[in-house]
Amino acid sequence: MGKHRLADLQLAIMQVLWDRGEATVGDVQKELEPSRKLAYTTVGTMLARMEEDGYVSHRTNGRVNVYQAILPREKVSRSMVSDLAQRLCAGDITQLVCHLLDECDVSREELSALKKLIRQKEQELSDDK
Amino acid sequence: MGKHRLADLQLAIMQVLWDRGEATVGDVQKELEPSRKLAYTTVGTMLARMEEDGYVSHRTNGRVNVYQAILPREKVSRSMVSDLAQRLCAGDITQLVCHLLDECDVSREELSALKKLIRQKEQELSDDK
DNA sequence: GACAACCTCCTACACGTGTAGTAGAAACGC
DNA sequence: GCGTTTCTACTACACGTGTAGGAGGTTGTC
Repeated sequence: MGKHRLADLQLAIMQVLWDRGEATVGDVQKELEPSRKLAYTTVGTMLARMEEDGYVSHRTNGRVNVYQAILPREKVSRSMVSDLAQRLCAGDITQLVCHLLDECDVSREELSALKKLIRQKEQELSDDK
Repeated sequence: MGKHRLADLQLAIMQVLWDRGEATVGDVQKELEPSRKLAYTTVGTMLARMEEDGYVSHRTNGRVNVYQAILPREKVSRSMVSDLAQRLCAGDITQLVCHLLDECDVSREELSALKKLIRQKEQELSDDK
């Protein structure tokens, strides 16, 4: 259970990589453009740092660096969610979901999906033990 | 919907204040002791900064400062959870809960509680509309 | 072949955070 | 009354993050 606590921009960049599989600096910059106006070099700097930290790797295609995520999305998501649960309500998941449901307004469909999810989990519990 | 993104230590300190209502620097330090060994002054510095930022306020009791949270716990919790939901899975709550259930191992009781919560939400949806 | 476009790499800098030392005042112990 | 403790306030510093500029190389265009 490594703690993968990615910073804001880092996470945003990872999202792009996860979505695309691979991406160049330009790709990332363009994809982030709508929400954040960043200089080309800013994205480049970030990717370089993230490579140092072992979050991404790159291969060279001609003179262009093509980056790829190393950390799996699932791992990061899970780790960040459970980390927040810890810090926010001492791991009390019920409370966390409660906040979630209160803050974002959930649709009826999402509620159904959630119910299904819980039923699944209950099933798993029965099977394991 | 102000963004209240508290840093790690700040959040930990807020927890103490929320739990106790009021606390001195010493109180906070002692309470944090088990998990983090911090110098007395470290906690003091943090509280001072948090006061500047408007997260907490203090009254003076003799020569001792007694601090109190200004931000309400609920507001911060909700804002941080929904913030993460945004950044992590574009607000897809179902997915977030999914990660949560996968990572932390939930008990049967928690699952029941969750189901109840969802039923409640469904009720609310019916009422409002 | 010269100029513009484009890319990487290195450097820089401000700001927040975590961490704590020191100075100076107040209070306590005897 | 004087040393010891105990607070607060101020200062300091390293590290991560967000942000970007400049140098220098490659490529594509006319």
